[in-house]
Parts: sequence; structure tokens; C-alpha cells
Amino acid sequence: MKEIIHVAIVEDDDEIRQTLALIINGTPGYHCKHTFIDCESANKELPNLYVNVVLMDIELPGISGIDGIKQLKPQMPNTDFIMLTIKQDDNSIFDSLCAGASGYLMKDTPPSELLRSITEVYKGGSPMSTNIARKVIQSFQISTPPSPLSGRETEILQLLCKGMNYRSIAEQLYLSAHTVKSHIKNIYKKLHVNSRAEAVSKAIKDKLI
Amino acid sequence: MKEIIHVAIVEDDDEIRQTLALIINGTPGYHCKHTFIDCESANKELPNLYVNVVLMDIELPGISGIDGIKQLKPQMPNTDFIMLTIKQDDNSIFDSLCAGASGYLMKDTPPSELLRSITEVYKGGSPMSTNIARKVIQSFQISTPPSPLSGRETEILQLLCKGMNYRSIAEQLYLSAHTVKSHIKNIYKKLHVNSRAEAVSKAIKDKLI
DNA sequence: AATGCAGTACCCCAAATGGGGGATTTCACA
DNA sequence: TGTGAAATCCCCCATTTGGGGTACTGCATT
Repeated sequence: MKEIIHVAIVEDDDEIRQTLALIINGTPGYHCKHTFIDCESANKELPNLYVNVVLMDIELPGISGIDGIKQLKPQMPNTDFIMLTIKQDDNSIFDSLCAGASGYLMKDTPPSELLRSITEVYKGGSPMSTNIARKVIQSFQISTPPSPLSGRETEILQLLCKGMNYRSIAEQLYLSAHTVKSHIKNIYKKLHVNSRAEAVSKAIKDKLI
Repeated sequence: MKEIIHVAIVEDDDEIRQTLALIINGTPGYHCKHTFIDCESANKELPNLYVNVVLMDIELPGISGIDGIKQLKPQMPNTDFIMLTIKQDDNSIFDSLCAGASGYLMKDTPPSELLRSITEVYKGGSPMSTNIARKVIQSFQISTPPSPLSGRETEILQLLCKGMNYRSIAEQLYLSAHTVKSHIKNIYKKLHVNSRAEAVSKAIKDKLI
């Protein structure tokens, strides 16, 4: 036997909302009993309902879909949220994912794929269009300009990030504290900084370590 | 008319490699002329060939697929790499993406989906199984424990990260340097650190700022 | 009324830091 | 063959930092 997936919809456009509900209710294995026109009303009722998957519009009047998830997801940790959007080309993708969304689809996704996506989030996947996926993975591929630091300098910078002082670093690397200081002076020159704090900040932000 | 997508394969298992090539060459619109059994041989020839998409095994003898991409991708920025793997449950996903891969598929992906994925990377998408996508987006949803710092302390921590000293911070916030020092002492207590470098490191890594 | 936290301000002092030098060896690359 | 970068070590000295205090105000919660 096949389980029924309970779906809720938060979407302000009447036509889209009703069309989505029709698609879902017209397909065996899917059921949509609750729909909401904004986050305000969804926030009141949704946490008390048994729902597996929520389709959430991003551009909503009042509370945005992103802020809506931020409030709802903590109350419904076992419910998966799929964001629906018309525009793929902005960073609301990242805001949505950080807010707790599990999937991210275009509103013009064909019904068959929408239903497949609902099943997939329900089964623990994260459906998203491959274009959106590309944007997501590009965020991992931030081009790291080659570090200007030598091996020893990088090594020392790592220890600086742990909050170690000249002496501790010297002991750990079997060097004299003088040497460590020399290296750190060179690190400062190369990174164009003049304090530990700034060096550490730059090191972590620029992924030098 | 339909363009032909030129595919190369790097895979040590003879059977898999030949099967993949057969699938690709047996389908109109796809062509696979070059296959390699390891990264060592691929590194020599691939950069000089015209190839749109490379299917790269992750677990290769000698140079791994991940290290292979690190070397190849910079030389072939317009070529897309799809990683092939048998195990999805580790962080080679992230290493691959960071190294420059555009897609990430299981080796047991059915032929039709493999071909669709090749087309999708070629068109600028990033195909990956929804399970893998879930792992990727979970990396965005790191739960940030509420900061123990007060508003003023957070403000001062931000300035510390810029490398400012007591006096500069004091001037910027219209405080006495004594006050700034008091705040910083409290920051250290709350973060369980005892130096600027450590505080800055913790602040950035824990996203306190 | 009391307690505690945030924010402000001050004192003392030892230790660490940053900036300015200079010096040597080794090793690669031109 | 020499030039430079990397790595090691040393000196001096003014400034900054960190740790130990104390003290006052306001505000909220108890």
C-alpha cells in the first residue's frame, strides 16, 4: 500500500493556489486539505496540523516566505518546505535554504515534476532545478587566489588563529620565539595587516588556512 | 539541428568504462571518443582535446578524481565535470564541488538519467541526485546557537575583527578606552578565550558576527 | 527591596606585541 | 653565477594587551 503525503500550500495568488491544490488532490497518494493565502494565517494554523510537505511561495504580501519558514520550521521540524518562486536569479535561494527550506522549484515546474519533487522531499531528498543547483554549488567554488604565504608562514598563521602567542608557537614548532616573530612580521607584510586580529580575520575569511 | 556533446570518461574499471562509452556512443547527440583509466593519463591528453563534459570516477588508483579535477579544471574552464561515485554518504561530495565539479551522480544512475544529466551540465545546470542535494543544502542550515554576547559586545567584537585597538574602537564608539577594555574582558570571559586572535577566530567561525 | 546584567569608567602592572633594524644558510631559478 | 625567496636567529624599544581589581548608573526581573 502507498502512504498518502499530506501537502499544504501557502500562496497568495488564488489561481495558482487552486491549481496546485487541484493537481495534488487529483493524484492518488497526495492530499491537500489546507491552503493559506499568507504567512500570517499559516503561522496560526499550520503548526497544529499534520502536514508532510509545505509548498511555500517566496513573494508573499506581508511576511515573506523566507521569514515564514524561519518561524514555522522550528515548530515543525519533521515537515519539509519546498519554496516556489518565479525568479531563480537572485540570492533568495540561499536565504531560503538557510532558513530551512528543503527544496526550491520554479512556479512553472510541470505538474508531474512537482509531484515527483513532493515525493522526493518526503523521502529525504532535496529537489531543485539543475540551474538552481548550479548556483548552489558555485557557492562552494569561490575562487581562492593562490596564497602569498609560504608553507611555514601558513603553518604559523594557523596557530595564530588558535590564539597562541610567540612562545607557544615556538615551542610547538621547535623554533626560537625570535623566528616566529620574524615569520609573523612577514605574514603581516604579505597580508597588508598590522595586528594578529586582522591577520586571523583575513586568514579565515580568505580561506588562507 | 542538435549539437553533439563530446564526452570523455576517466574510470579505472574496464567494464564500467566501456559500458558508459557504449551508452554515450549509442545515443544520437552524444559522442565519446576519449576514455582514460586514470588521472595520470587523463592529465596528459585531456587538456589538449575538445571535450564538453568529463565523467570522472572518484575512487581511482593513484591520483584521486578529486585531485584530478583540481589539476584539470583550471586548464579546461569551459569543460564541465560530473563525478561518479558508488558511495554517497561521505564528504567527498563537498571536496568534489570545491574542486570544481559541476555534477555528482551515483554510478548506478540509469542510462537515460545519465544522458539527461550530461545534457544538463552542458546547458549550465548541475545535476545531482536529490539525496546528495539534501546533504549539500544541509550544509547551509548549520544551526547557530544564540550568541552569549550583548549588543555592545557584539559591536566591539566586529571592530576587533577589523584589527582595531582599544583606542580606535573607543574613538569610533565615543567611549573611553577603559570602557572598551572592560567590554573586551567580558567578551573573553563569555567566549572562554584570552586573546584577540582567539576571539576573532571564534567570532568568525561561529558566525557570531 | 534585592539581585543581576548591560554599560560606562578608572587603577595597577607584568607580559606580549609590533616595528625598526641586521645576520646566516639553503635552495631554486634565471 | 648570482639573485631572491624561505627559513632560521638576534637586538632594541615604545606601545598594546590581558588580568586583577573597583565603582557608578539604569533597567528589568524577582
